[in-house]
Amino acid sequence: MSTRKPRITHGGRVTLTEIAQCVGTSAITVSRAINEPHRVSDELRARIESAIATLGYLPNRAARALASARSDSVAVLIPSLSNTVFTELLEGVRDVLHGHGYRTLIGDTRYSPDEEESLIRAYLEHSPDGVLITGFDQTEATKQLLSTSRVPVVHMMELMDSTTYAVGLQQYDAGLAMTSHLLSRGYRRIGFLGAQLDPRVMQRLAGYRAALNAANCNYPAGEILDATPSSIGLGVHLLDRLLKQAPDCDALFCCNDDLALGVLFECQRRGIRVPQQLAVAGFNDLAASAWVSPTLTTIATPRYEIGHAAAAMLLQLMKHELPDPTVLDLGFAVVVREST
Amino acid sequence: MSTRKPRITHGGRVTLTEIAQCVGTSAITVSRAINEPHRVSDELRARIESAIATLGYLPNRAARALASARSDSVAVLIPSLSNTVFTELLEGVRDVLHGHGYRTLIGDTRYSPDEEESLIRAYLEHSPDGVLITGFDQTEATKQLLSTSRVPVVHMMELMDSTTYAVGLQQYDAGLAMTSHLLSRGYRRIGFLGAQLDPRVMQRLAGYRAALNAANCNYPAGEILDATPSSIGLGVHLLDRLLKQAPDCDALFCCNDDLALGVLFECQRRGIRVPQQLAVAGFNDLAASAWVSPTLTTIATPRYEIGHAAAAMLLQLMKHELPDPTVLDLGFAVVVREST
DNA sequence: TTGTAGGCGTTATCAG
DNA sequence: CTGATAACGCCTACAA
Repeated sequence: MSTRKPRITHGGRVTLTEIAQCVGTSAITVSRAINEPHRVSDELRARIESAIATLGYLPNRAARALASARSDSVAVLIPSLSNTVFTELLEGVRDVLHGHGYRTLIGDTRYSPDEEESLIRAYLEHSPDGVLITGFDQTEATKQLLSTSRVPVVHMMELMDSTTYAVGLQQYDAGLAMTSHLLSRGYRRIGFLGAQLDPRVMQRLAGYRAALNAANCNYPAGEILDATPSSIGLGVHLLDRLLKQAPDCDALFCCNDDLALGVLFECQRRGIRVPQQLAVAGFNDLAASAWVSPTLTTIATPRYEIGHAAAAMLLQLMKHELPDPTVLDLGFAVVVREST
Repeated sequence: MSTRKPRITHGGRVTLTEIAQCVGTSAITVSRAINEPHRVSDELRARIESAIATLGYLPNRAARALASARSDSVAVLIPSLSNTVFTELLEGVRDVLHGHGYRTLIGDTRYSPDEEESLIRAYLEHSPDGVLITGFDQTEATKQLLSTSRVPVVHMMELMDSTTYAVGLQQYDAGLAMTSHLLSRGYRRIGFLGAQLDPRVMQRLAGYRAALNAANCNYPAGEILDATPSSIGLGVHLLDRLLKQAPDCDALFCCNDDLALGVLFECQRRGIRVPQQLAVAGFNDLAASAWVSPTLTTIATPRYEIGHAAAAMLLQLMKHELPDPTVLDLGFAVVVREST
């Protein structure tokens, strides 16, 4: 005969069964009162709810996930937490998903596909109902993991062919548009400052090159590329490199506003007049860009909206509906200000 | 007799039992090979690991959490994701906890104790092994939830008496120190710009008032308080209000660098010379502050280190060790630059 | 070093 | 509308 004492592992937490005993009903009925209130009589439901409140019952998500094979959670992977571009993305995601009862498992990859793979592996153990991921530069193993798990996945920020779900903008087009703007202003020796060198930066660079090429204004000396993470301080440093390498440069397209702000601050320090001596353009339209002196010409990107729409698309996929369109281009805007 | 067909809910995922069958051993041995490799013979472990790799097994966290009553996850609550002060905190937390096998459940409260309560409730359902939370302005219900659940909790950013665990700095002292710096520079009509008005801002304000009072320099006309979330644009706006309300103000202590940057930009636009006509000081030492012209005098706060140390303290508590000290003051530094 | 038995808290299934 | 039963995948306890 068994003399084992039952394990008590739930840390003293009240369980469904205890609520049931307290009310004089069964666990499954309490479960229904919580998840499908309309299927339980008003009288019983009222007593259950009061017991839940007085006993301080909290559902156990692990048990629920195990029994139902749904976790009500979505994994969201972004390259960096310390870049407001991506935290705004997260806010759009959160505003949609929280309203539908999902939790977000946030992971930042530090711009590393290997780190991303490790995070995906870790988060798949939680059986997320969906995955939101930034860009398309996943490792083969990551792609394999995602497809094997059959989790619906929506990519953010960039766009690809219609074999994947994505919400974003054409980074290449945006790079091209900004360069065209500078050309239309009459600048001809247009440099490019690139940091981090993630895929989106490289696409902007390609757009920049294409625009210059089409205008017969190739200017290779004006390209400064540095894989270091972007920052204002790096912008200061790269401007120094540029001025040595291409002193006749008359306009500078920075791959993002952080670099551009650093450039503006350093120009001010060195007494370089912007835009008269050097025009400066950025990318992303961060909060500071509209207020700095001179105000910064940049590309406005709809980060919040991208997160919002990507979450909405994922919501459809999780309901086994087919989103239409499957690839959503939310565009960008060239915001012309004083610096060009 | 029962003719029920077994449920297949795991989404086709390989299970521990299937690995065991494949290798010709039992599930528990496979479990050991994963969690306590040294307790399984080399030969068997090798075969198990190879089976895991070829079958692409991923542990089911829900099942593990349910059976072991540990979730290997820590809930981390911050007021805002779009404020780099808190994302740097998160990076410190992450660097410690990930190395110890914990996942972080990140939640942003939007500076609302009610939202915080709702997040705590939601995250407690996941049975986190620990909680990191910002500040001490929790609702009574939040405190109740946390104490009932017996989860170890470490507070970040602020300090309190030794009845709670905390890592942070004395916000009051920092506000006082900056104001003393301005007084020592000879400024006598020192204003204060406050936004958001969260507890930390109010503590800085109290320090500011105490310093002025001690120097017989009370200057109520110079206080502008606005509960709107902080931003550069708000700094621009509040400077306008200040100049109307207290035109003789000679120095301005902004509750954070965002406001201060807005003030600097607007001063530049209006041709107000800083610091000759108006000295400007901020708080937090954000990335831009060292590069803007003039460079910004501010209080440097060790966010990353706070996150790091708070996570380390929580780690101890989760191991049922008593941290020493239980309240860790990581201090601050007055960073004097050109703007004062 | 390996295995057996049973339970963790919840929900799906089927029955009343 | 309510309930009995089993199952989800894994781990603790105990045994061999």
